[in-house]
Amino acid sequence: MASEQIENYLKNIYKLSANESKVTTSSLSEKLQISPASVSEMIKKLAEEGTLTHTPYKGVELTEEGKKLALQIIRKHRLWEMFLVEVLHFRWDEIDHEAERFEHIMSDKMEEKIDHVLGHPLIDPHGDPIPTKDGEIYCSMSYPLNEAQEGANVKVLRVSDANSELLQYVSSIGISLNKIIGVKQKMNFDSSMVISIDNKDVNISSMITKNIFVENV
Amino acid sequence: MASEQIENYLKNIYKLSANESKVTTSSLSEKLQISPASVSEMIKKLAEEGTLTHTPYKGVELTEEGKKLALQIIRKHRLWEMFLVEVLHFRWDEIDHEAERFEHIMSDKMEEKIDHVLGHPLIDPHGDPIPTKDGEIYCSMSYPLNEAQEGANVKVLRVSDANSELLQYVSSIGISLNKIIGVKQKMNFDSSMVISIDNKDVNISSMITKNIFVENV
DNA sequence: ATATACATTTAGGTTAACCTAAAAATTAAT
DNA sequence: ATTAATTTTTAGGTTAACCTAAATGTATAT
Repeated sequence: MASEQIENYLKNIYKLSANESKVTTSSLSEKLQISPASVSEMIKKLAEEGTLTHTPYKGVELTEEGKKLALQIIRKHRLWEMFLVEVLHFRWDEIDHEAERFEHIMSDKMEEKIDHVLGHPLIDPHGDPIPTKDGEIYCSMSYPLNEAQEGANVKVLRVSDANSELLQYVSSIGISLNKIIGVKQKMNFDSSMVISIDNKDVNISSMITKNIFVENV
Repeated sequence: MASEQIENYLKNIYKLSANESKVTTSSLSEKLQISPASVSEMIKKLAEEGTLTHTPYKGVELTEEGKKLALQIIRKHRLWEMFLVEVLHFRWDEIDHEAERFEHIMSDKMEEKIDHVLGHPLIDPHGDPIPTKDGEIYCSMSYPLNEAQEGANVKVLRVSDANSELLQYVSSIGISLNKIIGVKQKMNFDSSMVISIDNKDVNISSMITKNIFVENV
């Protein structure tokens, strides 16, 4: 049906719109690393095909159909990531890159088999929700660590998978899903934070705390 | 490096040359279901790139480099097939089709992981040998069932994966790898054969017997 | 309100596949 | 040794992506 490239556009539009208020030609161009001119063309095509609507300078919005397609790809991506960790013992910083290619060629049958072998997981190895087959998505009540109160104890529910080096570093200091973290001190001058993990204190930058999502315990 | 299409050409040239004495533009065209004109163009390109040599009307031959690439793809294909059966519980008639796409996007790292999880298998679920990383290929001493002597007891070592309906039928009558078969009777008029499996007698056509490879027991 | 900066689109071009139709080359058969 | 049949190649065209450079359109800041 939809080409691999189209699937990529739809997926990334969906993901961008979760963070930013509007998804423009240029923000997509930036994210996909494709020239604005090419993105502009593709947006035109997708609008004609009915998977999104576009108002120039205001941004694009996925139609119901577009959203459905995007969620299907995201489901395959995250199931595959889970599989890579659970069955093939990849590290969580390696999997996004691998799944990037597999999401497009995974048949529905394989999706089912993997879902079954994994026991119908609800989240992927980074804590991102895995959409159900009919596009429903479980939404946890987490907030970014940088907003946590000094003195609070929090539990890690999700770590952004946007940067694989960050994932690697974060696990090297002992952070993983469901880990309990104590917020020792918040530094005003650079917004960094001293946290305790396994009774050791570490100072982590605000770039890191913004990408770790937690809940109170 | 090599595009997905190029990988397909190389793989199929390798496989054709195992069966037929010469691999011509037209036999490749037939096998790949691509027009002779396009195949001709591609052969020219591959010859320039140094993965094969071509003598018009005589056929193509893979160079060492081409052979190496072909064996790498075949290794990935067969490892993946094995994985689909062992881990995801696919049937042996479903896997060739699935592996067809995956062989091209499987990273070397994933190849290693899968090889490890499977315990370094030497054959795939149809009994085809899995080339080693450096292109060595284990060769069993099997012969086609249609050549077996009347009265002989033979062991199934390989079933051709060329036709998925054949694979389905063959397993429905109880044939699987390592099964012992008794050759009851050979019919001269149509070259069919009565064999006994699990103490039941079945008549199978020569099309089938030619695709089952056995050794004496 | 206008200029400047920024965002977007258009125009024209590339590439790797593929295709059909026609031409050319080879093999095979009388 | 021709001719017929077959195989292969060439010529010219398509498509879905992509690109750069240039043109157009919108927003913002004075």
